[in-house]
Amino acid sequence: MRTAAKKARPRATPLSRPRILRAALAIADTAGLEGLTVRRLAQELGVTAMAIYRHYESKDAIERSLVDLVVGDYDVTSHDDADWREWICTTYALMRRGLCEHPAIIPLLSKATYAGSDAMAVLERVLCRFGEAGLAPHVATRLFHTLMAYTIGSVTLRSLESLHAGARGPRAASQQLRERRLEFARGPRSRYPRVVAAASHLASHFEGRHFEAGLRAIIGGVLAAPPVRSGRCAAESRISLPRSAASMPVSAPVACVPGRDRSD
Amino acid sequence: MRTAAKKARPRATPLSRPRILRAALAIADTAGLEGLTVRRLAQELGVTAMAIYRHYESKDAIERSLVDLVVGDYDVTSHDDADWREWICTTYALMRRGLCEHPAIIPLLSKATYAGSDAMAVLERVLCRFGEAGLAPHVATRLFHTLMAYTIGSVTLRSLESLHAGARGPRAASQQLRERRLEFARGPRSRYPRVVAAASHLASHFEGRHFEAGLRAIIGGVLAAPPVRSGRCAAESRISLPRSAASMPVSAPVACVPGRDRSD
DNA sequence: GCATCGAGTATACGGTGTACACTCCAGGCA
DNA sequence: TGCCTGGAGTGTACACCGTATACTCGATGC
Repeated sequence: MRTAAKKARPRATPLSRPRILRAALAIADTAGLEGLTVRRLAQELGVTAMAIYRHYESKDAIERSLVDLVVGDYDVTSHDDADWREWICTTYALMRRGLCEHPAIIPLLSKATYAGSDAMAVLERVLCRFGEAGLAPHVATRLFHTLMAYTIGSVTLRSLESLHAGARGPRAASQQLRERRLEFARGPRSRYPRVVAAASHLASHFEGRHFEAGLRAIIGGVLAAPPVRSGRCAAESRISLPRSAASMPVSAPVACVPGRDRSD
Repeated sequence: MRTAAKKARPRATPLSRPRILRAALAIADTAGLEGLTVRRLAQELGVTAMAIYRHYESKDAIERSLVDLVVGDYDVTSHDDADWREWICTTYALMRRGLCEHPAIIPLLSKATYAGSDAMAVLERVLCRFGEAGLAPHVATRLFHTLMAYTIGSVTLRSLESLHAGARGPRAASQQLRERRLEFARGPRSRYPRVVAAASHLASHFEGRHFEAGLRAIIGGVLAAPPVRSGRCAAESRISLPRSAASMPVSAPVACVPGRDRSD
């Protein structure tokens, strides 16, 4: 069986960017981002590692395209005529859904490198829509930023939801990780009962419509908010903060994860 | 000079978790997360790579502690008597500041593994404060989630702000990356003028007080929002989405980053 | 029939996290 | 004072990573 990929090049299904990308996404979905390896990707495609570099200049380029694939590629033009708030909610809900289905690519969002044309096109359409709705540019920018941040942060936080005791799902959850979660969540000895309760509640009740409700709340809040006063910056100027991080030396011993259990 | 660290163990400044952590943060700040290497960390500390494993069981454990250090360690008890909204704003502003000062650790936030005790303590205090303010538990959870998501997303999005043409700063911005940014932003040939304008505006005008204004807008919006109706999930159910990602095959060729410029 | 070209291969290199066995040195105790 | 012990730090080794370089084919144009 499997006459493919040894010496004779069978050319059955030639390599291509979409094929590589699809395989890469599948690997990232099942094995996480650190499981996504050029060699493994090649193996999955029945090909040598270097063959991939015929189509992508680097692994980084593949990851960039992954972001684009997940964040950028869906069709929201089909209800352009809906109320603009609904359109916005739908767009962000789709973005959230894509990220929730492929959580492995979330860490990539924070890299400036990863702004592909597809993702950009979606953002451009959102801003365009704000303009059509008559929002002043600076209000549109503010709303854009707030909704975008909420969406990205919301999917980032899903890792927190899995904190609660009943967290399940084989999504790269090693036994060790599961034990750490349980240590936080289990029973009355948890030092963070409210966090655990909130995580549990979010995990079991936070679905699409809660996210959309959050979007609507933010839209309402931002549109109702007074313009930002220049001048004093309330919070940051009020407290003289003794940050222990950064450039100043760490004075107190840093409390670390629960304890060194290295048996040897 | 430098009699240290060859054969004779000078024991001048013995290794310790805080010392390792501080060095690791410094490396991450200057060289990015991918520049943070056990070997480089050891070198910076004048020590062998394996010496570090006496104090941390793995590199992952170090990264976890880094998150804790940046996100968890600041003192907000000094104004516990302030209005609760102000307290909340200050707390989140400090969190944001820490993350902005050490953007390298942002990708770590989306890993479920990385919930250390210090970070947890801060979250617990926030939820506690919500309770004291008389918020119903489900409202508190919702507000907590929204503010948290906004904060994390806001720092994640800072990479987008650097999109605009004038982006500077040597923060691991390679020449290649800078060129890619310029390609997006420069002049009228940009295909995404609104995104570039918004990024530019955010980069030059979005400071602490705008972030805090966003926090206040969100608090207002969430508190004023109607309870989430169960039943129909508006956006997601309204559209039959032809996602090209995920399990279905990629039909159309995926538009990728601007062009294959592999000269050979 | 032959040159060309491009997709895929083979090999190699430097760098990564970390397992394992070791070498010291400080301290307790005779 | 001298020995013993345990832990901090070293040295070496391994499997794996991304990718540069040089190659080998098979299809294609003349």
